[in-house]
Amino acid sequence: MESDIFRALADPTRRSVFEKLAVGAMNASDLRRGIAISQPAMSQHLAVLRSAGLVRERRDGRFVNYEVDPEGLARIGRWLARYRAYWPRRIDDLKTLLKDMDQ
Amino acid sequence: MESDIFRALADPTRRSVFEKLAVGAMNASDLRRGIAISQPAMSQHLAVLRSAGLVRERRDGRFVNYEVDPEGLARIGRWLARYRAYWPRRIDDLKTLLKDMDQ
DNA sequence: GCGTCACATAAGTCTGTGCTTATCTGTCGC
DNA sequence: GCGACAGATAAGCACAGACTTATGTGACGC
Repeated sequence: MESDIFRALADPTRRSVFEKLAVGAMNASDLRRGIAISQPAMSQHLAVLRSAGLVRERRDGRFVNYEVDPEGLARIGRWLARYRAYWPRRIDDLKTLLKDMDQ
Repeated sequence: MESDIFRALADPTRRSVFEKLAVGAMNASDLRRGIAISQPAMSQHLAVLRSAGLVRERRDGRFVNYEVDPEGLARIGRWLARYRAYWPRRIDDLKTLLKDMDQ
């Protein structure tokens, strides 16, 4: 089910974390910089993103580097592709995206 | 914010309602057929989907026909397009990625 | 070994949300 | 008008989830 993915993305804090990770891999402490959020809260958010398949971790000593997991985005893309009949055709970005998903 | 869209899709009942509407427009009573759900619950789900921009209504006498709103899907598409860099271009690439994750 | 750092987990609290039953609004056939 | 129907709204309840503080786990420098 896609519940876990959509539920993970429903939280604005988690979306902003994901956005940061899309720029480049980071550890949990770096992700907290600039946001007023406790360490356990961040850890819990990352756990939700990870179990949704949107993010994956790469251990590095006592640090844990997080990065975007393309499979999570692919799952959303596959879900979206089911409703391609309703896509507005004039938006070029979406057309390109569709072409990628076809392959 | 995309919170309302993702939150709306996080519920499996609402996703199945949306899926039904993707096949064709229906009124609330038709949507209830085959699902064990009360009339107010369905009405509330439709309100959530509508305020998220995923569905729109077309009044027809005492019936209300619901249909997929393409703008909702477009919003998801635009969000997804921001992370195009992480999209696996081909299924083969996706397979390799998955294998890499296994180490 | 020992203290410190990076992060995860536990337990409790508070808010949000999905359900229920009951009731209201508006439209139809007669 | 009146009863029946389609649907929305109200109020209450139970559970999920996002946060907190406190503690646990494992890796590092000395």
